[in-house]
Amino acid sequence: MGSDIGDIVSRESVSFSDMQNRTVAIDANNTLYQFLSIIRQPDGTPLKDSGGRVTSHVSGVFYRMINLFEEGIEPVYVFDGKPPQLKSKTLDERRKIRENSKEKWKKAKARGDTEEAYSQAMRSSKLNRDMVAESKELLRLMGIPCVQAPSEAEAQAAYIVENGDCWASSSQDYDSLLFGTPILIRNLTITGRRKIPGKDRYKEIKPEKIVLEELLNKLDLNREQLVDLAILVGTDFNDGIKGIGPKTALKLIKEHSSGRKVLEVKDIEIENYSEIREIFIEPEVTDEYDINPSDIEWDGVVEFLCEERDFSEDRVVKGLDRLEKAVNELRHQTTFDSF
DNA sequence: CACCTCGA
DNA sequence: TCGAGGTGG
Repeated sequence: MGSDIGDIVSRESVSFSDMQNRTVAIDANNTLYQFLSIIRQPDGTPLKDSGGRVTSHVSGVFYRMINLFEEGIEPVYVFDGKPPQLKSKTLDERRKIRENSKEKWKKAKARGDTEEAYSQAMRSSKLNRDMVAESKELLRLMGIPCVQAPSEAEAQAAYIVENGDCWASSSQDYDSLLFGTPILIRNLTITGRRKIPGKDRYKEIKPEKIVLEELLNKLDLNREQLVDLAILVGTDFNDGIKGIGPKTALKLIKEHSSGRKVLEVKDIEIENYSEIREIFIEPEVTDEYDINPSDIEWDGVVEFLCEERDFSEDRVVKGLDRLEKAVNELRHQTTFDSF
């Protein structure tokens, strides 16, 4: 997923108080996919309503949004548009992996290997159109603004942050930095624990912040050079060069000052090099976005979750109580501050 | 993922 | 009171 430059990106952990009263542009498809793959039964079966429709993503959106509001964070969801043509190979590969994992999941489940079943089920998850539409509907009912990107959501989110309309963008991938987001937040989760697959241990997951300018200063690169570096290592739009990881790529870029020069000296060719660079440096984005929250349709949320998706009314009402309190406090503070 | 329960 | 483990849909 995305480009593999994590090794050279210095992260600092960020507390929720640092994010209070701030707007965050969330990479919607990335987040929904995360929910879909993680919110499962121990054997890998996703949550489903009585009609057999998967509801893991819906559950994830509902609870995560309440928690963010309670932390004083205003979310904006940014959805992917049409993927660039150059991504089709990556998307094809992902589809093959999913199909393969689906088989492995069935087999593991059949022989009672729960651990393996869960991990294969995660890999086999596919976010489909209906799931995206359902999530948008719930977000709309919860008053959360949704932005439709013309192409890559991370590019649009970066643009929104650059324009000063959001404080930071949030995604698990580092690509947002290549698209130029001034601030990237990773692991925007509350319960900071994730099971290590195959082991009986848990890993602490904490939100982390990456400031693009600080990163570039530290690496002593400009943004174009960072993009060049990522392309050498590999992105969603090209395979990396064998034997070149982020550290070697960093050294090479510094030595030769540009990716093109590195390719020239090393006599390597990367197909569609200019086009890939352009995707990151001049991404396709739109100015037609609205990040203003709308009124929460309380009854609509209950109807959507309880009547249509079999959520327990108890839980939903409890959640909405928390949401109401959190939103009142957040909006009250905002009004207070503006005087 | 986040919530809830139950046992130490 | 806390945290591991089960459940939600």
